[in-house]
Amino acid sequence: MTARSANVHQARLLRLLRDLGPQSRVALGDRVELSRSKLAVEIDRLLETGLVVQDGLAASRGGRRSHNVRIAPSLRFLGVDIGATSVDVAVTNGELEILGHLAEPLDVRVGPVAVFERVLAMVAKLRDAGLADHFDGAGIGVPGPVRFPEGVPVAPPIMPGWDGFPVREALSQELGCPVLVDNDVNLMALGEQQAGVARSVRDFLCIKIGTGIGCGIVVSGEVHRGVTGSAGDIGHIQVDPAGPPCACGNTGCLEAHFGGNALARDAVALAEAGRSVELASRLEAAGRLTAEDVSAAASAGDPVALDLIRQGGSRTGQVIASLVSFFNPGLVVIGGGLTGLGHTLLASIRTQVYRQSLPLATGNLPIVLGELGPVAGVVGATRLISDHLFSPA
Amino acid sequence: MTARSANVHQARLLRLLRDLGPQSRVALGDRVELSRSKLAVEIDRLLETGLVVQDGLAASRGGRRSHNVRIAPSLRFLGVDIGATSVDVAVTNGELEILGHLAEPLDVRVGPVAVFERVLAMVAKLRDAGLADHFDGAGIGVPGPVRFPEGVPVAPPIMPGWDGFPVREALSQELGCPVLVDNDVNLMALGEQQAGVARSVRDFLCIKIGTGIGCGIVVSGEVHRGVTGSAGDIGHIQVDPAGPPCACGNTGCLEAHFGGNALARDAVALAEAGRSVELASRLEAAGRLTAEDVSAAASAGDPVALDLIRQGGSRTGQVIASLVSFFNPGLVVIGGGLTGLGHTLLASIRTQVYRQSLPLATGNLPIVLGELGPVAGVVGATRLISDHLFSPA
DNA sequence: CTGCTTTGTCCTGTGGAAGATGAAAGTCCA
DNA sequence: TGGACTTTCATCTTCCACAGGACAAAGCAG
Repeated sequence: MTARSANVHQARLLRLLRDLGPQSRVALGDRVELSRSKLAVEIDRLLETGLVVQDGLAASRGGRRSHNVRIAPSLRFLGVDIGATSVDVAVTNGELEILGHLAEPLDVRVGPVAVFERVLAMVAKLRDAGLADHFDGAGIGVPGPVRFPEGVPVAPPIMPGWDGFPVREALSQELGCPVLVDNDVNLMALGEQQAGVARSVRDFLCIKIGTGIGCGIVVSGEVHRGVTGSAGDIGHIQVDPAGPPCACGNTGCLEAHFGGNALARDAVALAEAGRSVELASRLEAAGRLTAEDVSAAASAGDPVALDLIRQGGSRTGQVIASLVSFFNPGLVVIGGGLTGLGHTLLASIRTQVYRQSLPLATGNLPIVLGELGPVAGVVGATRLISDHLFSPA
Repeated sequence: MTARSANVHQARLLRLLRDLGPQSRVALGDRVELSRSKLAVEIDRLLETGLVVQDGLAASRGGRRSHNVRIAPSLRFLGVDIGATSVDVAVTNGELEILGHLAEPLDVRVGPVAVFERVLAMVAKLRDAGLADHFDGAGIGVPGPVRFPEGVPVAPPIMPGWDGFPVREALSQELGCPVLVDNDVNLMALGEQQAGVARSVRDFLCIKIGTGIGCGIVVSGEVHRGVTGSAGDIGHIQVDPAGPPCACGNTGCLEAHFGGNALARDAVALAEAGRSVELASRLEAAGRLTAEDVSAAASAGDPVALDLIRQGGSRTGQVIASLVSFFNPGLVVIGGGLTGLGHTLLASIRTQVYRQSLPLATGNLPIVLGELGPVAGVVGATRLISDHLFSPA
C-alpha cells in the first residue's frame, strides 16, 4: 500500500476523509466539484489502492442509505517533536487521532545520534504496545531552522552537532517510510490548525515559548518558512539595546530576556540576592535553578517568580505587538512548555499587545493559549507528512 | 470591449502577453500547458473579444513564420497614487508601459472630495494630451489601510475625512470602468514586482519611507494584506519606549522618530539650537521646515541633517532587522520620497540590519533601493487592476 | 526547384459532465 | 402488517471538450 495519491482529486478526497472522518460518497460529492460519475471512479481507485475502505452504511437522509467510506484504519503516521529539553513521540491513525503518545526529557545538545537512538527506542515501545506494525509516513520537528526541501537543520543555535545532519534521510532509512522535517514551531502551528484553536483561521501566528522563543507563521492557510527556512525566528529580535548579552552575539534579544536560560539566570540572581525565599530554597536544594523552578515557584504563588513571568510576558508582548502591526493576523496562539502559568503569561502579553498595537489590527484579534498543549507538535508533524502524502504526485 | 477574461486559460494568456509583450502563438504554447488545438481556440476567442490583436509575423525560427499576437494596443489602464503630500497619475497601455505621467503636490488632508477633483483634472489633462479616450480599468492607492474587497479606507490615521469614503465606488462612477483600491505601499510592492527590482522574487518586503512609514509584504508572489487590511503598518512599531510621543497615542513609534513630521520637528529644534547653519537659514527663509528641507540640506552636505537621516535609517534598520528575523524575506526594497539621499539611508539601514539579524536570514539578503522611484505606485496600481481584469470571471 | 523545418488546421479517440434510468430504502396510510 | 408512494443512491447513456496525431501550408536553404 503506497500512500502517495495519484491525482489532485484523490488528494482532495483523502484530506477530506482525514479531516472529516468517515463520510458517505454523497457527502463527499457535496464538498468537491466533481460529477457523480467522476467521483465514483476516483473513490473506486482509492478503494483499489487500499488507502480507503468501505465502512458500512451511512445514516439515512430520508431515502436509500449511502455506503460510507473512510481512510484505511490500518494507516499509521508517526509524529516526533524534538524540543530543546524533551522529546515527544506519538502514533496516529489516518485521521490523525493520537493512538499513543510518549514524552521524555532529553537534552537536544547530546547530539543527533544519541537523540535518534532514544527516539527509535520510544518508537519501538509504541510498536510493542501494538499501536503500529508499520508507518506510512513520519513527521519530525527540531528546535531550529530547517532547510525544508532537504529536511536538514541549518545553523541551529541551540543544537550543536545538528548542523547539516541528514535528519530526513536518516529517519526515513530507519523507519522505511517517507519523512518530512520541519521547525518545531511550524509543526505546533500546523497542529493547532489541524486540531486546535486555529482550525478555521487562515492567517495566524503561533508563538512558542520555551527554552527558545519562536513563531510559526501561517499565511493563507500555508506555513510560511521564509527563503532560508528561518522565518519565525523571533527569539533574537532586539527588545532593549541595553539589555543582557545573548548567546547569538547581540545584546537585548528577546531570548536574552525571557528564554529558558535567561529565566534561570535571573532566578539565580534573585535567589542569591535574598529576594525570594522560595527560589532560594530551591537553589539550595538542587544546586541550580531552571525555568521549571521559576514556573513552579510562580505557580506556588511566589511573587518574585510571578514578577519574572510577568516581565517576560511583557517583553514578549512587546515583540508580538510589533508582529501584529506588521502581519495583521486573525489570531495569535501562545504555546510551549508553560505548564500552569499560561494564563499569567497570557494576561501580561495581552496587556502589552492591546496597549501597543493599533486598534485596527487588534480590534477583534484573539490572543489565546494553544488547545493541544504538549501534543501540538506531534499532531502537526503527522499533519505535515499526511499533507505531503495526500497530495498530487 | 469588456476586459474581463472568461476562463483561466485566457487569463493566463493575457497576463503572459502583458508581461512578455507581443508573442508568437508557438511561444505562448511553450509557456502554457495546453494542446495546440485548445490554444488556437482560446486565442481565437481572445481575438474575437478584441482584447488581443494580430501583430504581424514573428521572426522566423527556420521554417514557416508564426503570426504574432499582442494585447490590444488601444487598451488603457489608469494608475493613481495618492500620497500624504502628493498625487501621481499615470496612463499605461495593456502592457503596463507608462504612456503619460503627472505628479502634483497635494495634501491628502484636504479630504477625499477635493483630492478627487484634482485627480480627475489630472486625468482630464492626460486625456486631452491624446493618451487615452477611455479606460479599461484603474487602480488607486491611498496612504492608509484599506478594506480591500470593498475598496474603502478604514481608520486611516493621516487621512482625516477619508474613513469609510467609498473610493472605489466613486472613482468607478467617474471613470466608467472597474476600479480597485489598495494601500499605497502594497502598490509600490506590486510595482517593483511587475517592473522593478523584485521581478523574480516571490517573498519580499517593500519599505516605503515618506510622511508615514509602511511596508508592503509579498508572500509567494501575492500581496499579504492581513485580516483587516492593516498589514505592513510598521510606522507604529515601538522602537524606544522612552522615545517621543506619537500621534497614535503611544510613545517611541518608528514614525515618531523618523516620519516626515518627526524629521521636521527635529530639524526645527536643531536649527533653533543653532546646531546647523544650513537648516537655520532655511527655517529663516520659509518660516518652517519640512522633511524636504532636511533632505535638501543633507544632499548639500550639511552634517547635522545627514546625521538626522543616518539616525533615522538606523531606527528603521532596527525595525527591518526584526521583520527580517520574523519573515525571512528574499529581498528588501527601500523606496518612497527619498530624493537624492537614498544611498545614505540605505547604508545606515544595511548596517543596522546586517548587525542585528541572524546570519542565516541575512546571508544573501539583498537590501536595495526601488528601481521605479516615483512611478512604482502607479505601475503597481495598473498591475493590480490588470491582474483583476486578466483573471477568471 | 527541391528537400527540410516550422506553423496552422483538421480529425479522431478518450475522458469527463450531466441527464436518464433503475434499485434500494424510508414513510405514510389503510 | 403490507403495499403504494417518495426520496435518495448508484449506474448507464449521451454529449461535449480537449489532447494528440496527421496533414497541409508556408517559409528557409542550397
